[in-house]
Amino acid sequence: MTAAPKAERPAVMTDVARLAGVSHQTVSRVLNGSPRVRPETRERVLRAVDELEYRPNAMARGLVSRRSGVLGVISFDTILYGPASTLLGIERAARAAGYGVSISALERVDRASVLEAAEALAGQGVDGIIIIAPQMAAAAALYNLPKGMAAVAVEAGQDSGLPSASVDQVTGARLAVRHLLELGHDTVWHIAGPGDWLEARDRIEGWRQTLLEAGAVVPPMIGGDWSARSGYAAGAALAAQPGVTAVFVANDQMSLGLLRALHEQGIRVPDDISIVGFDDIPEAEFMLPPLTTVRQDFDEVGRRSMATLLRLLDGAAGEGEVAAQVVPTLVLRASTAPPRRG
Amino acid sequence: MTAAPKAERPAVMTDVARLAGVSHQTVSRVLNGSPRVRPETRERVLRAVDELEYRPNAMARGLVSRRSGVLGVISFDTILYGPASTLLGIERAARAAGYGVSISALERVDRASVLEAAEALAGQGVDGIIIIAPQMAAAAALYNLPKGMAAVAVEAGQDSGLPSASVDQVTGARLAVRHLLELGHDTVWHIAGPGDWLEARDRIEGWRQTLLEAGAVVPPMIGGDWSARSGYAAGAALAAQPGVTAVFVANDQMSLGLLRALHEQGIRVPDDISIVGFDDIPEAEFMLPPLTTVRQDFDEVGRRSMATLLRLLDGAAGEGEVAAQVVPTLVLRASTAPPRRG
DNA sequence: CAGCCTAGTGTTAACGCTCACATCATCAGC
DNA sequence: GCTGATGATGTGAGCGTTAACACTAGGCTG
Repeated sequence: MTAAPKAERPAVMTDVARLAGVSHQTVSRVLNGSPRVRPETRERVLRAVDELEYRPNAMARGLVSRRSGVLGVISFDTILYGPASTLLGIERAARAAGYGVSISALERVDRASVLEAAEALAGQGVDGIIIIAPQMAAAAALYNLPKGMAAVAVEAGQDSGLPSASVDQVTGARLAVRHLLELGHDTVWHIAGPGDWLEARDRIEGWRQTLLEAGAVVPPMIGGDWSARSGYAAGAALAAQPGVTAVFVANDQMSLGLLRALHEQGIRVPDDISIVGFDDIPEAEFMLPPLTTVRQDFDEVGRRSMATLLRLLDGAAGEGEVAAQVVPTLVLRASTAPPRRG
Repeated sequence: MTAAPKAERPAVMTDVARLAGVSHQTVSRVLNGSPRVRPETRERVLRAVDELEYRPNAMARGLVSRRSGVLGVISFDTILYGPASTLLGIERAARAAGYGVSISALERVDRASVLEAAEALAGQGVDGIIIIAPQMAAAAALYNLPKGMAAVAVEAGQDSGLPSASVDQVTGARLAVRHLLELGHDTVWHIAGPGDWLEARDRIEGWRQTLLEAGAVVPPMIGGDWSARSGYAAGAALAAQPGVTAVFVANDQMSLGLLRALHEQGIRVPDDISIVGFDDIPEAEFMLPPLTTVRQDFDEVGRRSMATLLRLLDGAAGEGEVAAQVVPTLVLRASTAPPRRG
């Protein structure tokens, strides 16, 4: 018979074994690539597998092997370019390593939510967890994760107690600020991200350090929340300040808002004010003017955190192991220029 | 003893049973909320669960109950605003229903990739699958899904053979075009999405229909690929055409590129040309000028597809059941105005 | 040619849970 | 006070797989 029998009940290993005329264990060996099977037998088993459209039962396999082959990812704000890219990078790396990825998107980021998500994932039977924890609150929750659960943090700072992978935000900020200083600007203003985000803090830190090292005045920092709207609001504040010639904005969305605000005020970029953003979202190249920005390799972060988690799962425990940080790069476009000397 | 014993091996149900002085079955009953347990006994069991930090083994439970409590989502381009939002909506709805979500992000969209992803998810033991299939190729693959697997398609068109949920793209396009016609424009040009995307096709369809109904000339369609870059390129083409006063762009990113191209050509928006986008990405409000666009409720789509899948899982099979389409709305901003009569 | 290794295969016992059923009080009803 | 329903619990049998070990047949060693 060529046609597969209409399966009222999905085939199990024993069915395959019977059809192939072997024991279920031999089927198992074939499926798991054991070398101890005669090629001819293997062939027969595979044919049976095919004919019955047999698919191994993940639960049964997981029950005895104690591994589900699924990893959990806890993240927040997955609509934002950064988190979405990181998530994608992780998923890719996981798939390449033969793992599935189960996600848990947080609505709010606080200790309780993070722990709840981790519990839920653990209850699903994931083998390990990657937590994208760019906020202080999320990072703080990492200490209370279910014990015995392999976990890696992304963008969680050094002191989370977990192995982690991240982008070197401080260096990124330095790149941006140094570029502006080298163009001849006396100092650089900063529109920052929300204070509870570690990335925002690090960028502030890099900005301040670079300014101080250059002996430049450190202007008051302007707060934002990553949104274009907050960048727009910051623009209004900046326009009111005399003598502003250069601004380092903590992300590209806020840069977009700032660009609009300045445009409305009749302030030209880069003629009157130079702007450097952060992230290099796909739209950055098509803003008015095209935005000079700092590019983060999210994919690489995903890949590294995955690699670290896999190492953990392989038993090579590395308490507090910190992978080398991914170094961002400056992408030069048209939003920066030397200051006009009046 | 108050402290939890240092668990060398995670506690199992029998451990809890022993500590509580009951049988493992009673523990199971408590955990599954059976009413047939004396409150006092329940209390004792819960205390034991707590003390041992017992967490039910998902595999064992799934093996016998034949349900994993995890749903799979196949998607593509999760960095784009639309897919990312849909994914988030699905995840939210799934969590609300007590399900976990396992994702599979496609690198390429073709029949083989979709099937491979579905197989992988099935192999992970998911209870059902939601496929975000806005492309023809993906939709075509839906016919060959593993049989017996509950599946729902999102944005897959009517004829995928699967129950589906989607946004009424045709109506969305009509909204945009009618708005421009009502402003007094003689006709409306269209920058379309990639031809293999169903959403792109439907928007073209809505655009053409509305034009024809109004007795307006249907200008040649301009092709794009969703990216700001392609919008920019289209802008160059448009600028070369005399008499263009209104453009309906198939998404907001392309609108951004178009905006830049027009700006560079000295063409003012909306004074010289009116533009309507599609999606209402968060940045739309902060473009130059703020973009009038069509808003899609991705969250609602996620919620509906989830609801449909849950209905399927509950056995209420609805072959080819199509949920009512989500109707998009027009968001008026500053990129449209009546044409200047010269 | 006894003894032993090895390749190839089968047998049996878990894994941790839920389901079906058995058990055993308790209490209403006559 | 005996029967039978009902509530509360325990017992045993799987679920479909992998791990551990047992077994057989042949080829090699000495």
